[in-house]
Amino acid sequence: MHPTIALLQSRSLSMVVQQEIERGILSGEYPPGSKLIEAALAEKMGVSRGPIREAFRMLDEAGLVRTEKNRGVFVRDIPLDEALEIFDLRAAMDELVGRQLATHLTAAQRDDMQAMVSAMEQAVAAQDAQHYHLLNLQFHDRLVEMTGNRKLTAIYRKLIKELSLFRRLNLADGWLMPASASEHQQIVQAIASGNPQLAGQAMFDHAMESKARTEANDLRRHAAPLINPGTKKVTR
Amino acid sequence: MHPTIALLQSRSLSMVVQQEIERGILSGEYPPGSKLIEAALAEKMGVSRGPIREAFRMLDEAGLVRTEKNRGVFVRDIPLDEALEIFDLRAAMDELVGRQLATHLTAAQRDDMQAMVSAMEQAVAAQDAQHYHLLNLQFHDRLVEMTGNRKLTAIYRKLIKELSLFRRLNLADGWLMPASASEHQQIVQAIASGNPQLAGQAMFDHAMESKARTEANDLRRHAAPLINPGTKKVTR
DNA sequence: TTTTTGTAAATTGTTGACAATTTTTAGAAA
DNA sequence: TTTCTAAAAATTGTCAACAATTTACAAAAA
Repeated sequence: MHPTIALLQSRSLSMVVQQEIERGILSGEYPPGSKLIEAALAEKMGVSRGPIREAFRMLDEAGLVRTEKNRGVFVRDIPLDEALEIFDLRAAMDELVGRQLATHLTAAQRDDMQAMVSAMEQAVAAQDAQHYHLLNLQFHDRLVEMTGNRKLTAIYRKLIKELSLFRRLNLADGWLMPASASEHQQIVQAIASGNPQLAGQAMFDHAMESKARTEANDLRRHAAPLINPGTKKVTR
Repeated sequence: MHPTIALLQSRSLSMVVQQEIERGILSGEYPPGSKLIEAALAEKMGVSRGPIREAFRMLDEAGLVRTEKNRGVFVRDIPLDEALEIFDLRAAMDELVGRQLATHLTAAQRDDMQAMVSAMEQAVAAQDAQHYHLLNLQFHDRLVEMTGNRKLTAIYRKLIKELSLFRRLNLADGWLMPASASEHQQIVQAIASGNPQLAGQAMFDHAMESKARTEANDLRRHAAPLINPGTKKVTR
């Protein structure tokens, strides 16, 4: 069957719209806090408001937007404390990933992991922070996927999406790329060793390091404007 | 302000409808696999199909129903392997709960926990399996809530709802109630001891025991019909 | 009998219109 | 000027109608 036909048969308008709005949110086209107007999106995508509203309900349930009755739908902006909560949860999930992979890893999977780590090391050597960031996301996503636990994978991806809503703010100013590079090699070795406790610990520690880096980065970002004590804070 | 008025001001029709359908699903009124018909629900609830469809999108994203284009919306039925996956994930989350409570527990929280365990022991003594089941759910829900991690709490509750879609099948035939009773006292002691590693382990083990019980129960349930080898399996 | 085909009914997908609410704008009053 | 007020505009909430698709059913063909 032709792929386009299959697509139109399986995806309804609201699902296509949902994906498109989600893409816009994650790409930064609709930044956190901004309002999403039904009529404008409907016209832009060439559909009526019904599918747009259905897509809104999906995005709300996924945590990417928040809905205020009679006032509209806004791209969520994740406060620091919630981001830190998500990091704690992600660390626990990553620990589970490490344990499970340590007990069930195939040779092909180990080679996959090693190849991704090598690619990241090359990105570090090339000073390509953008590419490194992409490879890093891919590395952790693949590890979760390798466990074969679909629910774990689905929720993990949701958390990453929500975190990206927070991280966007942090990404602009200079990024400390190679800090986590060596940890990845350590993770692969711990998993390959077949020791669940060790592998889980390595994954957990790595996630918590990421949390600490994010928090430090955020505090630094908020402290900077105070150099000029006369500025007033904008509340949205 | 009258509570009903406040409710109508904050919740739109689609949210009320979503809650009502969810209640029907979790109560077993709409059993797993059954079809939810837009027009029927719309008439029953006295609204048009729009809000019903929006509610469907929320329930789909929450994992309580599945949508097939042009064919309708069905109450999800969770297969055993997915339920087991959820148990693994829940165990990791419970371990996190145990660790965090062990390091941050207040005296009031400890008393709360102890009171709930006592209530469960009374239910066991009274042979009230129904009540015990309720208290057990409440106990674990409260523990997660006590961590103060909102994202963890939200996802935990989603998983419990999905699991109840599976457990419903298991609930009918006789239930081994007091099996997990003594473990709860152990959990409270481990948390109160202030040792994160110990508390996490206790929570993790308890969750995995629950997984094992569920799996054994399910295998038993499926093995039973084979006493009569002539019967044909019904595929929905 | 079993399978196939065609038609009617039921159901979902989508749209446009109207009602209710909020936001904006312009003018009056302080 | 600033603040309050009221009309206008913009936006969301809800509904009913229509189109597209699937399902149910009965008759015809194998």
